[in-house]
Amino acid sequence: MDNKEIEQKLESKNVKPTAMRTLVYKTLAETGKALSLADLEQRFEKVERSTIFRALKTFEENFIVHPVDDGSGSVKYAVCDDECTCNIHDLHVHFYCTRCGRTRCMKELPIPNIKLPEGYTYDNAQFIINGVCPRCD
Amino acid sequence: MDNKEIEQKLESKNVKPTAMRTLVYKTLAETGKALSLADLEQRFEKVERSTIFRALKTFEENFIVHPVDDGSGSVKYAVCDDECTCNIHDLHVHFYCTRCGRTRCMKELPIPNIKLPEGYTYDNAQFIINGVCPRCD
DNA sequence: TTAAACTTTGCAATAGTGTTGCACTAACTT
DNA sequence: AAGTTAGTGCAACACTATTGCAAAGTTTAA
Ligand SMILES: [Mn+2]
Ligand SMILES: [Mn+2]
Ligand SMILES: [Zn+2]
Ligand SMILES: [Zn+2]
Repeated sequence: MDNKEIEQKLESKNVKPTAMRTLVYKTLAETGKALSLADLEQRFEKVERSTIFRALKTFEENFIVHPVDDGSGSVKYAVCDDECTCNIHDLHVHFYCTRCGRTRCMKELPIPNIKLPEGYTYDNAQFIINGVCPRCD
Repeated sequence: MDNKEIEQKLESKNVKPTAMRTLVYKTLAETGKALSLADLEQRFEKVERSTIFRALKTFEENFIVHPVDDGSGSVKYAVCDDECTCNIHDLHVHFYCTRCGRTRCMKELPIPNIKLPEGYTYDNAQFIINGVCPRCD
């Protein structure tokens, strides 16, 4: 995915494509995994934590990435599909490998529909499966 | 649940029932909700964070409580059922109310069985539903 | 084209959670 | 009772997340 495409992508979501944002997005898109702030920070050494943090927040607010709290202690972020609005219909299972610490979107596994007891409303959900991934097995 | 019962309960799980442990267990059992270290800390003012922390870890190792990471920023703990061994068969959905911040075990909702792609193994899972609870609605 | 207005970035500070070493005390063993 | 083991309190620390503020960059509009 080249920079032009990324810039168009960000613009289509009403986010101005600055150099930093393009870099952060590119990294997330290319690794194809969910990455934490710390993961990103160490991939490009000289960029400020807070700048990356703010890029991620901006992306999150505009449905460019979605957060994954895999229980590892830091929230990770993964790129959303084009039409994603981060609502119930876009939710999918995430897999956390307890050996390598990698977290993967299982887009092929939508979160199953659960019938809640009377009186509860359902806005959002996280379904994390912990186990060992094929690479580590 | 009186202290005698709690002491027997802890002993049956091979944990020596000290005063602090009994207090922590009692609080978790009586509130019937998942509570964080900070929640517990402020319920009894003069007990050390680290003591509660260690009580919870001991409980967790001995299947007396299970952790719930509801994405609120701090892990919460809830009492296990008697026969629980915290394996796949004991897993259930947790509900996090985004209004009041309360987290509840939905023991009546077991985590649905998911068929993972080839090569993945399944050890454990967390399924958190976010929404509004009946009390806050 | 230049000044004002607005946005983004870097840096430093801060809050909160989780965790550990160490010394002290309580409990248990012989 | 003396020795050994387990539990507690305190202080320190690591790490994640978050924010205020000033400097730098970008956009707008005169
Ligand atoms: Mn995902
Ligand atoms: Mn539970
Ligand atoms: Zn792995
Ligand atoms: Zn509520």
